[in-house]
Amino acid sequence: MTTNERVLPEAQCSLRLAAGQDPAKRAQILEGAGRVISRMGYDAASVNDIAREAGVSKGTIYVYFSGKEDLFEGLMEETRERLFRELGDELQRPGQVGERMLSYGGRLVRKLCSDPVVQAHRVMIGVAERMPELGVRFYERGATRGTQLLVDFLTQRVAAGELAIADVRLAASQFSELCMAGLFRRRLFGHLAQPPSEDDIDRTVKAAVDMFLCFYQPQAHGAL
Amino acid sequence: MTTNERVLPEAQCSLRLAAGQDPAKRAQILEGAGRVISRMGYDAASVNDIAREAGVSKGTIYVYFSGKEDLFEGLMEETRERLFRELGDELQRPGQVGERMLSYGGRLVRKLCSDPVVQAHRVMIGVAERMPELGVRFYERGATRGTQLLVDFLTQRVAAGELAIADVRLAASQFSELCMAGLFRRRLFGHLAQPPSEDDIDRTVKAAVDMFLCFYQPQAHGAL
Amino acid sequence: MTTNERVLPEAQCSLRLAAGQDPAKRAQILEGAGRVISRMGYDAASVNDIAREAGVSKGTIYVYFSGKEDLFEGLMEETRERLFRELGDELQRPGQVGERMLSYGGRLVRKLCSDPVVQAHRVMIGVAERMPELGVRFYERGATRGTQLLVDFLTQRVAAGELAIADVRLAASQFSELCMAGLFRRRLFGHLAQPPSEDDIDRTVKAAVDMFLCFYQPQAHGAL
Amino acid sequence: MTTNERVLPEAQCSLRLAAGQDPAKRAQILEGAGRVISRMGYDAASVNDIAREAGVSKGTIYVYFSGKEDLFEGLMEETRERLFRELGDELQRPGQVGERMLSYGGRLVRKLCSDPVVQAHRVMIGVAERMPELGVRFYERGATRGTQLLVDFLTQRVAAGELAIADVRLAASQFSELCMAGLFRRRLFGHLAQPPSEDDIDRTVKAAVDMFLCFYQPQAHGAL
DNA sequence: CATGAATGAGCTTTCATTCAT
DNA sequence: CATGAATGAAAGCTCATTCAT
Repeated sequence: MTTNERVLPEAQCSLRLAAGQDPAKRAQILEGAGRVISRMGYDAASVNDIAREAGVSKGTIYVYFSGKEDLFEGLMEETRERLFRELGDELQRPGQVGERMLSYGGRLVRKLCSDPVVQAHRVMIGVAERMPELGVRFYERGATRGTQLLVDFLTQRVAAGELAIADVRLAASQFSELCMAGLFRRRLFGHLAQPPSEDDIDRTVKAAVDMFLCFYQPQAHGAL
Repeated sequence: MTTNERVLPEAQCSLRLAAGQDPAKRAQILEGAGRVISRMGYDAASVNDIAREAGVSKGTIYVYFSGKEDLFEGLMEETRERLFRELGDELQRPGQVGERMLSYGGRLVRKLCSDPVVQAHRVMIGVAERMPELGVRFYERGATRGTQLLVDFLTQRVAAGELAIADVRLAASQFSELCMAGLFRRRLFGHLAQPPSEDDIDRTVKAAVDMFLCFYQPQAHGAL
Repeated sequence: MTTNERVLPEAQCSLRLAAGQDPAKRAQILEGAGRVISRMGYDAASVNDIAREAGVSKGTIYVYFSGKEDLFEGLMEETRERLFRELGDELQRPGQVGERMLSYGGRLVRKLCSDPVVQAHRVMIGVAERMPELGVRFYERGATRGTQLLVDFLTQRVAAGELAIADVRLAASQFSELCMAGLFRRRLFGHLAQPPSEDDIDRTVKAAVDMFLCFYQPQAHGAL
Repeated sequence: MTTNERVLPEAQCSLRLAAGQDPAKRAQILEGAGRVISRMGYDAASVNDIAREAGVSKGTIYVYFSGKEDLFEGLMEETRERLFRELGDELQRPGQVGERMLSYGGRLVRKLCSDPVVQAHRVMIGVAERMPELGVRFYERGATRGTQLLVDFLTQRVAAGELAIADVRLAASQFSELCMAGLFRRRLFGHLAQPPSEDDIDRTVKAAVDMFLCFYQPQAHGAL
C-alpha cells in the first residue's frame, strides 16, 4: 500500500483533482482547515475562518471541494493517514515478546495522547452521530490499523509458542486499552490537559505488559 | 436522595429556579434539547429545533436559561446525573471478588455502551476543546464516579488480603478498560452501530476479570 | 387651572382611570418609565426594563396603559406638566422691565438646561418624526406656555409705554432665544455635559436683556 | 478641500475603505439608511428595512459596516458633511455688515429649517443621550462650523471698527439664535410642519440683523 | 484558476403583548 | 387587580455558497 503511494502519486491525484488543480493548494487548504476545525470543531469553524487561516479565498475552497462537508471528509481522510502512519516497525523487529510490546505500547500511547490526535478524535467523535460512515471509516482505517498490527504480531508469537491466546483480536484490544488505562479517556475530556509525562506512560505501559503476559504466557498458566 | 426529592421538592426548586418557574417545564425543555442535541450535536442543533422538539416556544427557553450555552450546561449536568446514577450496589454486596467484579463489569459495559450514554459522550467530547471546564466536570463527576466505586472496592479487598495491588487507582482504570476492550471505542465511532450483545459483553467482562485476577490475586503471584 | 386640579382630583382621575385603578400605581409606573426612557430613549427602553424600574409586573402596565405607545404618551403629558409648571410669577411681579426680564430669563435658562428637561426634549424630538401630534402637543403646551407668559408681559409693558414692539410674539421668541444663546442647543447635543454655571447663565441672560432693551425701549434709542 | 476631493478621490477611498470595496455601494447603503432612519429613527429602523430601501442584501451591509451602530456613525458623518457644507462664501464677500449678515442669516435659516437638516437633527438629538461622543462630534463639526464662520466675520469687522463687540463668540451665538427665533425649535418639534416661507425667513432675519446692529454698531448707540 | 463581494436563509436572542393563575 | 410565564414575530448578525470579474 505504501508502495503504491510512492509509485503512483500523480495517478492518485488525477483520481481526486480536476485538471489544472494544484495539489499544493489543496494541501494548503486542508492544513488551514485542520487548524481551525481542531480548535473550534466542525460546525463552529466557518468557511471564512478556514479560508483566512489557509490563506486562500473562499471561492478557491469551492474549486477544490464541493462544500464544507466534502472539505471535512477530505480533511478527516488526510488527517487519519497522516496521524496513524507508522506505528508498526516496532512490532516486526526481532526481540522478546515483552520487549516488543513495551516498545510498541509506548509509541502507541504517545501517539494517541498527543494533542493533534486527541483533537482529531474529538472532532471525529463529535460528528459521528451525524456522519456515521465518516466515523466508521475513521475507526476502520485508523484505530483498527493499530490493532491489526498487534493482531499480526500476536498471531506470530502464538504460532511460535511464545503466547497462548484463544481470541487474538480480543487480546489485541485488551492490550491497547491497558496501555492507555487512565490516560486516553481523560485526554479526550480534557481532564488531562497535557499529554501524559514519559514516566506516566512508561509506568502504565509496563503495567499493561506485565498483566498481559501474566495472563497470556504459557508458562504462567502452567504455574497457576 | 430520591426520598428527599419527594419530601422537599420546593426546597430543591428554590435552590436552582427563579421564583415562579415550573420545574416540569424546565425538564421538558431539557428533554427536548437532549433529543435534538444527541441527534445533531451542540452546534448543529438550533434553538428553534430544540423549542419545536420540546414543544415550547423559543422565548420560553430564554425564560429558563440565559442562552444556548447555559441550556447546554444544564443539559449536560442533568444528563450526567441521570446516566451515571447507581452503578455501585453491585460492588458493595457480599460475595467473592471475581463474582462481584463480573457483576459490576457487566453493568458498567451495558451502561456505557447504551445509546444514550454513547450519544452523551459524543456530544461532550465534541465540545471539550471549546468548553474545557464542561468536559472536565463531566469526566470528574461522571466517569470518575465509577472508577471511585471500584477503587473503594479494591481497597477493601486488598485490606482483606484477597487482592495484592500496589496502585489501586491504576488497577481500577485497567479493569474498566479491559471490560470495554473492543466495545466502547467502537461504539463511540459508530463502528458498532448497536449496543453489544449480552454474549459479547459477558465474554469481554469474563476475560477482563480473569486477566485482572490472574495478575492481582496473591496466590497467583505466589505461583509466578 | 391649578385650582381645578386641587378641587376635583378624583373627577380627573375618573376621566383617565378605569374603576378600581390606583392613581398612585399609575404614577409609579410613569416614574419608572420616565427614568428608563430618559436614559435609553423610547425604542431602546423595553417594557421589561420599565416594569423592573417601576417595581411592577409587566402585566400591570397593560392594565393602566393600552400599550407601550400609550404609556409613552401618558409619560410625555405628565412630564410636560411637571417640567413646565411655574415659570411665570416672575414676570407678573412689580418691577422695572429689565429687572423682571433678568429674573425670568434666569429661571427660564436654568429650567430648560436642567438635566430632566434636556432629556425630555431629546426623547420628544427623537420621536417627533414618527409621532407628529405628540411633538406638536409637547411644544404647544410646553414651550409655547413660556412664550405666552412673555407675550402677556410684553403686551402689558408696551401698553404702559415702557416698550415699543411691533411684533410682540416675535420679540418674545427673540428674547427666549437670546437667553439661551450658546447654551441650550449645546445641551441638547451633549456638547455641554452639565447644566451651565450660574455665571454663564447670568452673563448670557444679562446680554440678552441688554440687547433686547437696546432695541425695544423707546427712550433707549435716543438716550443710550 | 473640495479641490482635493476632486483631484484625489482614490486616495481618499483608500483611507476609509477596505481593499476591493465599492465606494458607490457604500454610498448607496448610506443613502438608503439615511432615508429610512430619517423617517423612523435609529432604533425603529431595522437593518432589514435599510437593506430593502438601499436595494442591497442584509449581508452586504455587514461587508461595508461592522454593525448597525457603525453604519449609523458613518451615516451621521456623511450627513453632517453633506448638510453643513458651504454656508460661508456669503460672509467673505465684500459688502456692508448688515447686508452680509442679512444674506448669511437667510441662508442659515433656510438650510437649518430644511427637511433633511431638521430630520438629521431629530435623529442625532434622539440618540445623544446614549451615544454622547456622536452627539458632541455632530455639534462640533456641524453647528460649530457655522458659528465659526460668523466668529471670523465679526472679528474682522470689529477690527475694521465697524462693530463693537466684547464677546464675539457670544455675539455669534446670539445672531444665529435670533435668526431662527420662533422657527427652528418649532421645526424640530413638528409644530412647523413645513420649512418656513421666504417671507417668514426674511422678516425674522431682518429683525435679527436690526437688533444685532442696534446693539453692536458703535455709531448706532449714539446716532440712532 | 483565483478572487471576494453579494446573497438570503438561518442563526441566537429580545421584544411587546397576552392570559391563566 | 396583579402577576410573570408563555408566545411568536422580528431584531441584529453570520453563514455556506455563488458568480462576475
